[in-house]
Amino acid sequence: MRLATWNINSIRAREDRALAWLERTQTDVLALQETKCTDEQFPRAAFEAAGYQVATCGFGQWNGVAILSRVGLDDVELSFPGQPGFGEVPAVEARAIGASCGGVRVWSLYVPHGRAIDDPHYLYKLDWLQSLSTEAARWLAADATAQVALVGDWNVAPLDTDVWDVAVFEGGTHVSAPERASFKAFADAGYVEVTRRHLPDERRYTYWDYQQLRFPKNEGMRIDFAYTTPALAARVAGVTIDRDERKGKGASDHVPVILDLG
DNA sequence: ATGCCCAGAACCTCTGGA
Repeated sequence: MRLATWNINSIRAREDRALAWLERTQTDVLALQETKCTDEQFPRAAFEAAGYQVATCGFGQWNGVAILSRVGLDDVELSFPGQPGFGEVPAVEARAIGASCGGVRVWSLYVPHGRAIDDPHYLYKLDWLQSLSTEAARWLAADATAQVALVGDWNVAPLDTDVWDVAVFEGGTHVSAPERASFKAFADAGYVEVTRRHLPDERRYTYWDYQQLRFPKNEGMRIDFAYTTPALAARVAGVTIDRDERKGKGASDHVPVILDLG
């Protein structure tokens, strides 16, 4: 089974690109982030015509996550239990969707950006990650053989080498110690980040800013990851970061990350 | 060429992204 995650940066702007990519890569399950549309606006018919079941979670123009599957799509959850909200009257955002696809519990995750260290969104980001790792630990404690994949845009660069120039990010989000600790908590809970296990090389990025020739100069960030339970990690035969998908007009600023499961 | 921000909403300039 081929399982992939992709921050698409608007599914409506990239519908054709996504359909062509699914056809080319023969991906069975695709977790999407930043669909940037409501459930009603999601172009679901086109993906259904291509043979995929579609589950979406979109509340407006911001965020938005979805799962496409041609190997079954059951027991959809539109947030994880205990998912924090943002605001004075906390509102849960469209940042997590879970579904069972081909025997795997897939979570498509769009971790809050954080904006700046002194911004309320930063504490929200830490709370969000800590709540998710606590919940994920429970899933594994309840079933040591669980097949769970937590995939998406984590908005954390765990290593200094995960950004093209760490000096540029000094004092900002994505590289701070609390963010990195919140990311590592998933490993402490027993999950395995399988993309780095299979692709340990430096300068192997998943995101490049649209500005300042970042992609041609390979000045990017590695912020899209896949934490899996040990039972699922053992099935991962290979990982691909589809760098070519960043090329050309109309690309997302993130590329797909593919897991091939045996 | 891998090429010098993009998307959405609103209404032209703003917010958010990272």
